[in-house]
Amino acid sequence: MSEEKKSLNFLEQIIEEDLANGLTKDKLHFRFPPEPNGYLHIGHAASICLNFGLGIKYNAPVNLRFDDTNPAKEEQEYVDAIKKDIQWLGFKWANELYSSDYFQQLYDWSIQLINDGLAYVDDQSSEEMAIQKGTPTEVGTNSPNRDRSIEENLELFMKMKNGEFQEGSHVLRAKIDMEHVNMHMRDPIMYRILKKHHHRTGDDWCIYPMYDWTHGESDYIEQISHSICTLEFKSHRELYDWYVDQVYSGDDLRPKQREFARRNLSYTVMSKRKLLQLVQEGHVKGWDDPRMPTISGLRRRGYTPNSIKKFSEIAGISKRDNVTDVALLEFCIKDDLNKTAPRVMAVLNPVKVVITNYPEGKEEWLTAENNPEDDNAGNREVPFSKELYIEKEDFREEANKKFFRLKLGKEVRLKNAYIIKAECVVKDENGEILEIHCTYDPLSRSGSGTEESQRRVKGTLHWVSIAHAIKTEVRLYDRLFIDEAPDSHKDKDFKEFINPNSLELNTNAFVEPSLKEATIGDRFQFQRLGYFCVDDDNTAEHLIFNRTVPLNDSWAKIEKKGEQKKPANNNAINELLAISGKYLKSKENDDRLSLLDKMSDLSKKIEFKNLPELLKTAASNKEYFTYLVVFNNSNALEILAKEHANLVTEFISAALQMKNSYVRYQAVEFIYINSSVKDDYITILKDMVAEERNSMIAERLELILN
RNA sequence: UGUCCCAUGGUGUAAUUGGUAACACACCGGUUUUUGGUACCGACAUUCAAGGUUCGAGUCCUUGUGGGACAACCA
Repeated sequence: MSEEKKSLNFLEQIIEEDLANGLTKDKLHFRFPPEPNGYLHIGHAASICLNFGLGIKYNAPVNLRFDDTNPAKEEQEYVDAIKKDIQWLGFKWANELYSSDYFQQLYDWSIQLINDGLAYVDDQSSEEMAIQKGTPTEVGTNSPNRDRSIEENLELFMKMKNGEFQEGSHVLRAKIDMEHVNMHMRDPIMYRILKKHHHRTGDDWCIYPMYDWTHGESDYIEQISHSICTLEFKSHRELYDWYVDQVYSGDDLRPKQREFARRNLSYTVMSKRKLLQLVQEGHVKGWDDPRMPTISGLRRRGYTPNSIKKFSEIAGISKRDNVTDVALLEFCIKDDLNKTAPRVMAVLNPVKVVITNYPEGKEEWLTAENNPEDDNAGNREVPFSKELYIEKEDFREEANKKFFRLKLGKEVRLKNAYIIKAECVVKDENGEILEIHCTYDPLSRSGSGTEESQRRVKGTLHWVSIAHAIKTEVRLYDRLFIDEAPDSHKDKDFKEFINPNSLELNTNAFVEPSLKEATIGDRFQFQRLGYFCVDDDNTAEHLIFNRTVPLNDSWAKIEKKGEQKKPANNNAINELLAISGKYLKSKENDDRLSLLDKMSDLSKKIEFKNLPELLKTAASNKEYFTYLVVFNNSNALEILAKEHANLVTEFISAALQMKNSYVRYQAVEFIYINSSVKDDYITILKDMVAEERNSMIAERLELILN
């Protein structure tokens, strides 16, 4: 029994420290505080697994608290969906609570703050207040209403509450410090007037508390020991503390807020606003579209709760920006399903096989293993007959010896059945194959134990008996975006990167008859193809499967390699990207020079056919830098400029405006080398001259412009 | 131009708090296989830079560089 010591993440370390410093274990109390204005996604899963995981680890309660202070955006539909998702993940909350439960208490405390001279009513326009607020680099100025008398504030606030004012006309503000370096401390708004129906409090209130005023106080009311949120709230912490301090009694638990980095996934977007946009504009069919990174989307796609929890665990938490490779998520679901999903046979792109020496009208029920990874999974019977479907891709009239599948004159094994040999094909007038005529070896039946059945045949194919097969619909999903980080491009809309082929509808697939009784949510491995689950749209008459994830496919890799007879291109690009990564990190001049030399050599070896695509999706400094170096050291431009002039101009313009000075330098260098294009960028260049602080770049700019 | 946060292989995280830089994914190669799946074995590859403290620095200090957050009557 070796108990492995698992390292603590930084939040667990903070908790351990607090425990060591006298906080008792029974005081630990966590919460998950979603705003019911959208569906939960895989990023929220990180927070859910973190908070509920902490609850399990320390045997501490975890509250589910809906942060429902903005009736304009929040709806009961979302509350229900969120609860369903958390339950589905397998977590149990201690209490189901709502920030709106505390509206009265919050109101009472506001009165107290007014009485203490720490809050005032302001009736300026939001524009006026925004101006007075200053900027991150300039201090703000006091509101003319800042010094109203307590009595007047009380009276105005009462009128706000009683609905005597228009929406937007008055707010209650905390009186803190308009010159504070932290903008959140510059007399933040505590209450605004919103004459909206609230999903829980109805029309009881027409003033609603703001997030900051609500969150810390709610944590305090619930005696939350550790209030864990994402990094963008870091600068709110000072205000959180200030608010809590105004009401803290001094002898009970005072909550603390700590922040961690939100989790991003490659090839998708994670902001609720953007996900909502995808739904509303019809790019996907709904919040639970299997292509969405929402919990409900992943559930419909066939992901298991365990796979999502495992993913959260492996991905870990930290305080740095991150983009986790979606391949890790896919690994987690494949790993889970490999152990649990029953294997079945399904043919997605059927071609007919006729076994010429198999008796007409005969059928046999052959034994098939349900799951070789699970000893308790048992067996089932699958029907075999003279006419079968196999995958089109599994047959070639002729092929080299790397192709282990069916080809004319060669043998292959049908999984759980016989060894067959392809004899001839029947084609239509267009040369399309209609039937493959095969013979079978009657003594080779799988599991029969005969010498023939144990013959080593390189390939094994899946199949279905035409007479017994069930026609089904299969939905094949690919990533929703073609770019690794679709929303990281400053000047481009993330929707430009939507993958037009993210859904492939197949209505002509066939599955073995054991699947007749499959019901919504059931998961299977279609052997040699991937993991599939029964979609919500499924009916008894019309079977519908979603592909959760394909199996690893080393044959696809071999084929791909064969295609790239000249591998120079991709390899060179990848190598270039790697080198420029080092270049950007290195600050040693000699290193940089030698790296640049290497890049210059490599640039000459590149083929340019992929370059337009790469330019379009360039996001990082590394990518920009690489392609610029390629331009500056090869004849790529000449070739690209003919067909992709706009693309190049757009790319260079963006590069000129990048923050990274190495990127800017290469972009300027580009214009210096190709001086004829100077005029295309003249406005940008002039702007740069005024602001450029890097002397190397400034020098070059001067050379170009004079 | 201000304040704060962050920086470890291609990606995501570790490093018992100053003591041999490790794990997983991805990629590449191989073994096994009635799934070109799984399993197993192997290879590749990492501390942003400079200076300082120290017998010893990924870890502490200083400076620089790069990335991010902050100016909603959103959360």
